[in-house]
Amino acid sequence: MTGYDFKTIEPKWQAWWEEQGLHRTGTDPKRPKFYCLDFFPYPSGEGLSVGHCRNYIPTDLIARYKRMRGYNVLHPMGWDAFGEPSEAFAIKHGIHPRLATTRNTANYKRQLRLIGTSYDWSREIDSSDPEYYQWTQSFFLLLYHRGLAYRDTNWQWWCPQCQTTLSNQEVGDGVCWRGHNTITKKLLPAWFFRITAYADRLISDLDGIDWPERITTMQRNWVGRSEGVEFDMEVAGTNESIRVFTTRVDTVFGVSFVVLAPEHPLVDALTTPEHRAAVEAYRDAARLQTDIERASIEREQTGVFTGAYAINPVNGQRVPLYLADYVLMGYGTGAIMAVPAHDARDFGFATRYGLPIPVVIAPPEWDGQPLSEASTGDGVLVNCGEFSGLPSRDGLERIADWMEHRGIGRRQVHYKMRDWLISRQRFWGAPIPIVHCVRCGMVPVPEDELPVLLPDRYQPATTGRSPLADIPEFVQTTCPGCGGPAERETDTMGGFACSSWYFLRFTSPHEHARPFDPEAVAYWMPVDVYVGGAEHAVMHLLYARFWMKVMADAGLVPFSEPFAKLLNQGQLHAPSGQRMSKSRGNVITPDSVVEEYGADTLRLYELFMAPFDEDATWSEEGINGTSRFLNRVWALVMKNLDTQDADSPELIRRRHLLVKQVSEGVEECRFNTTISRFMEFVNYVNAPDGLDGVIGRSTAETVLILLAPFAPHLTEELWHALGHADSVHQQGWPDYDPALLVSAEMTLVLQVNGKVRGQLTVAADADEETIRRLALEHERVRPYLDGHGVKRVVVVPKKLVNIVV
RNA sequence: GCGAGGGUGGCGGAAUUGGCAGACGCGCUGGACUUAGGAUCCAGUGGGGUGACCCAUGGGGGUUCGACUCCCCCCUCUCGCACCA
Repeated sequence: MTGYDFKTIEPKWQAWWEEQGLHRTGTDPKRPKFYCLDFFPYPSGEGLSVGHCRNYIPTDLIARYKRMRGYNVLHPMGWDAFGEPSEAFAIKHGIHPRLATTRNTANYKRQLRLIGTSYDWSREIDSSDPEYYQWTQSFFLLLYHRGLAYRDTNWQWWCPQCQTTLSNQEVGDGVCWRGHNTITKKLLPAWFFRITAYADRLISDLDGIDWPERITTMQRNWVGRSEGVEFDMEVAGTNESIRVFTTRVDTVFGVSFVVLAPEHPLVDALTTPEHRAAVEAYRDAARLQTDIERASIEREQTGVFTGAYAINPVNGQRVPLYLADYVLMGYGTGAIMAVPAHDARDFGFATRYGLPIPVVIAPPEWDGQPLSEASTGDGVLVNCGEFSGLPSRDGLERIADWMEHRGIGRRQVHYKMRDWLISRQRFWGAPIPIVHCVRCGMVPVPEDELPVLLPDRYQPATTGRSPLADIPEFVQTTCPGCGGPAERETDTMGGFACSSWYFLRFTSPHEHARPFDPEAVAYWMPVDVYVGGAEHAVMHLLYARFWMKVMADAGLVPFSEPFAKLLNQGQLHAPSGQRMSKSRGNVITPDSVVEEYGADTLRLYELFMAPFDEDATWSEEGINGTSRFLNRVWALVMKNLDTQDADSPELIRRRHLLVKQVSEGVEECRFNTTISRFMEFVNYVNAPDGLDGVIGRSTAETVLILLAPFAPHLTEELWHALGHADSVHQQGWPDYDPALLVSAEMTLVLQVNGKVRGQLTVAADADEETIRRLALEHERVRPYLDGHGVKRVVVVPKKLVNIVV
């Protein structure tokens, strides 16, 4: 393998940059700031794959580019170091999770350096460091004191493989967010953050940020705001009533039964003795079902009659009360009014159990016959008393007004989103700073007693409770309120708490007495470009936004949206097309690629293989192209170390064009086509019947400066080979002269009836009449005109001439 | 089912406001240099005829002098969400 000696030059310049402190960042109010951030990585034991690099290479390129553009750039890196895999590893090997974490972060850092990233390592942070999690605990208290953290006993999703509880948001399709599919439910006390209190702002503030539409759409859907009417239905013969929520109050006259979720708290009280056995059997069966089964839309609706009847308050009608698992306790009020004529699920249920299906919204062209399926669209109200005859949209508002006026019901908003379950029954997380006192109850740990430190001793859990519960020296404490004996909360916080504020810590990572320096936060925040995978579209990005709004409300930060611009890189698949994973044995590491091709080739290939935001597949052969290109750049510059400046006007024009293309390409994250532009330029220069690889010094320097953010080591070596003692990365970004981009001639395409027949080269300033004349006289065009009258000649400036005959 | 984004050579992918389809790269073919080549360089490379012509951007219509691009219908792939009342 011939070519430049990347094995020598890459480590050499990495060490030099470090020594020079080239990437250190300080606050500098005189310069415009630019905060370029990666998603907070969890340092797994497997280390980085080339797939992860698809995140870190583009952000590094952007950071380097912005520095050369004169920005004061903050480009930090740190570790989301708490988490289940480190704890699992610790259990397996009987060591403290700290050891696994330290080893893993060191490996990540080594790999990130290996690929030539320009992080300011003086700002490195670690969420499992007490210096850090002290403040995570402090923000827990902030939420607690603002009424946004609370403890509740509830049925929790439980993943036996992770040995931990999961929030609703971490459970999808009956599968936990790490992919385990054996989750069940457990009744446990747990801590929650009241993110639902910010539901509306989490939706409305999306309008002010520059994020991919698919992500904002997912967040809107996740919050799932829906407006409707809530009202109570009395249960006949009892003092109880059932509260229901509907978004279609226009159909309220069509209620033919009422359905409770199996978990509804009033089930026991309402069920009549003769139905009790059936109801309990149904309820037990529903609980045992997995979410997948219960959520399947293919399935028929099932249910069981309670023996009780509810009264429809709008017309006094008595309707039967059922239990059915298609109604969820977690949404709305856990009870619905069922209108089979106008809801597909209610229709299925009514059909199965022989319940009436009265039509109250006449669909357009309805013939008065019974419906064969639910009619869920608009129509005209019928059989609705005084409201009959109204269009359903109007009817909805009028009935809602009427119910509010009469005190029957009221307008209400519900959200799909649930509060954020923060408790984990795990060791390796930030302890929740609460003390349980027999006398005082739950008492928050005072700020000045933080951090609540994790014990140095680690032992695996024996009970399914947090391992901390088995460590007496951790548990036993005194009550901050009364000084009496008390026990510490043993739940720790899930990792999403740590990642909800880390970007603030980077602005001033060495503060001891406070989480961050407010001036540094004011200077650096918000993050200007935030890059990471789309898989965090909902959880992390929603939680972090929530925390910033809370902090903004508390006056701690002067903004409420932390990430001004968000970008999602595409996934990188293994050559087989599958996802890269250790279990498939198809992981390609940056280590092996750097060993064979060097870091600059790896960087360039990852940028070149596909558009930044689209999925791509690693190709063992494809990388040869970028490797060859860099070798050509090397040879080109080395060949011209002593060439005098004698660039032709055309070369100068192309150089200016390259500056324009690269500048715009980087600004718009079109890295793959930008690299093509470099290749075209080098091909032009190397053409054997053209310049044959001879360029002047200023051209060589310009190319190196432009290429520096892409291939930082190679360009630095060549920059020094040209005799410079400073760094290529400290050069200013070149400008281009738009006047020089224009060439003296232009080539137009000649078409006859829209088909290409020839080309015409004319002076760039030729007028339309001249062009028209030359086109009609053109030897390749004339044969097509013979015997036909020219109907029309379309002249498009600088593009083409189309002759219609 | 709903929402979003895609379908262009053997492959990855290019094509400002509609204006030479296939830039750039991989691979492949032939050649040069070589003891050797998985190195490097040169030439070629959508398909068909193999003349100067025709056909081609998932399929079918439409608008236009001109459509990968705009409009309508259909097929298909990927990713989200999904008994949400």
